[in-house]
Amino acid sequence: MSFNCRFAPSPTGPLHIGGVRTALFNWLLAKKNKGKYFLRIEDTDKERSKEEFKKQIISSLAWLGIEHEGEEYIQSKNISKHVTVAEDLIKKGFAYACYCSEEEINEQKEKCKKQGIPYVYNRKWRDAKDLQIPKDIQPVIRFKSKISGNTIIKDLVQGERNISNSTIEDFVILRKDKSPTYQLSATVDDHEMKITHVIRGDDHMINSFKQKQIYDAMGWEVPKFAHIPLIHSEKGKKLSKRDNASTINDYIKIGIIPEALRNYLLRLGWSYKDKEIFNLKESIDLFDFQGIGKSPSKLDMSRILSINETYLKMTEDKTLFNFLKEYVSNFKEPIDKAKETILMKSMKFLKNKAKTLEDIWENAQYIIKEKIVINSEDIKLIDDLSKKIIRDFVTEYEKISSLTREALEPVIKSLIEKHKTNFKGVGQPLRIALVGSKFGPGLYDVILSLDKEEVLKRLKLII
RNA sequence: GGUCCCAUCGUCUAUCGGUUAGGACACAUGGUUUUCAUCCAUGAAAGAGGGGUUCGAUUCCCCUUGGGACCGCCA
Repeated sequence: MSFNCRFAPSPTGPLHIGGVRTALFNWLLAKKNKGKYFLRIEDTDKERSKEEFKKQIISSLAWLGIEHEGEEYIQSKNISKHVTVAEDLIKKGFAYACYCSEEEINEQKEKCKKQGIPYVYNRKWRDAKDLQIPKDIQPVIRFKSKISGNTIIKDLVQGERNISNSTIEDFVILRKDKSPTYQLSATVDDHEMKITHVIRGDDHMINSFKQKQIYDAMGWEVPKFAHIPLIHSEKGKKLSKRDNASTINDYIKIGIIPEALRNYLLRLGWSYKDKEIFNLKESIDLFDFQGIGKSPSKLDMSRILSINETYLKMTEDKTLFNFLKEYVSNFKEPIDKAKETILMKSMKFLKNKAKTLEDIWENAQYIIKEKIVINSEDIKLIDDLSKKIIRDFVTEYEKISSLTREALEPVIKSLIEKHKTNFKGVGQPLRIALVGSKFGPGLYDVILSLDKEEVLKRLKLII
């Protein structure tokens, strides 16, 4: 059996994390089922659709490694086809022109509101042969929705869903300017693209009932539906663009790496036994509809950070360094070429104390910055004894021909003995002089990561 | 308000009638360490409430409560 699915965002704002997850689920399922995953840009809202958002959506997905089959499908290019289908529906008696003015509709809505009953279009023009057609009104085309009976959708995630047809109104498929609405366009395109599985957010449930009627009316094969629960913000509401940290860019900005976000999103609302970390292959092999939960899940920043931390540690130094380079070039000041070699070598220990690329960058400031700034609290810790220790260290350090940890250890040890102190007594002043803070990477890592002249320069500066 | 849906630690979740209700994140405590971290160990932490069904319910059914989605000539 073939498996074609799609992700169909509208370019009316930056893609948020919920959309990304929907795309991920689609993509994973396509891979697993050896099917195809398409990207369709639903830009039929001319007012709000923006080219920049389209680009942002595509680049966000690419960043995560979600690649669609072929070119992205631009919905607006297929409008004439949508209109043809609408005309076809009219011919077949499944749609009709509605000449209600906007005022008339609004009046109805007001009236319903006052009476406290739900507004449903009153189907005035559904079978209105003897009604006088107003000359000054451009009609909309409405779909002749079923009045009685029930519609059942066997949802791959939600299970069997049953709705009374009477609750679905005669929805508009062509606006007064003859442009198609979402319900029509999406259905026609899904059919034309031979989509077999429509996997989308739970908020589309009702649309599936409407769209199924269009499929049936046209005599088209109805695809399988899967409605995945939405992601909620920390406030417990459907995620919106206004929630902070909801767009992909918010995560890229703080230095989350793609693999980590992919893993986080995968496990948000889906699970496989007790497994938490899934590499790409495992995600594809193990992902399925069955493991998707039915209730919405909340975004948890500390979890994202934790998974990112895990991935940072698992990532090879070279790869991680490239991530860092890309990150820095996008969000921070450029790094001196000469420092890059040192940074590359330092990845192996820098990654052990960071949750994000930004953390790595911050912890690497002592390498990146030409001049280190010692904060005023820490400078106080450099007393006369400290200076004496640093001086002694300099003397010994200068003598070392090949700088290794093995060569440094005896030096430090002898200083501890000589000054009757402990590691901290020796280590802290050195770290402050070299890093500018009493916090930082391991002392040996620090000393070995910097050039010999740089170490001497910094140490001499303080004594 | 109407329609539909959901309900296990704070969070993500496991359990597909019988478990000391498991794991992960976060949190707390202790240990290792070279500071901060890491790492290791330990701990606290959950079946919303009420009825059924059953020998036995977190699990199946109903009600209540709580939460959510939808209700556009937006998608």
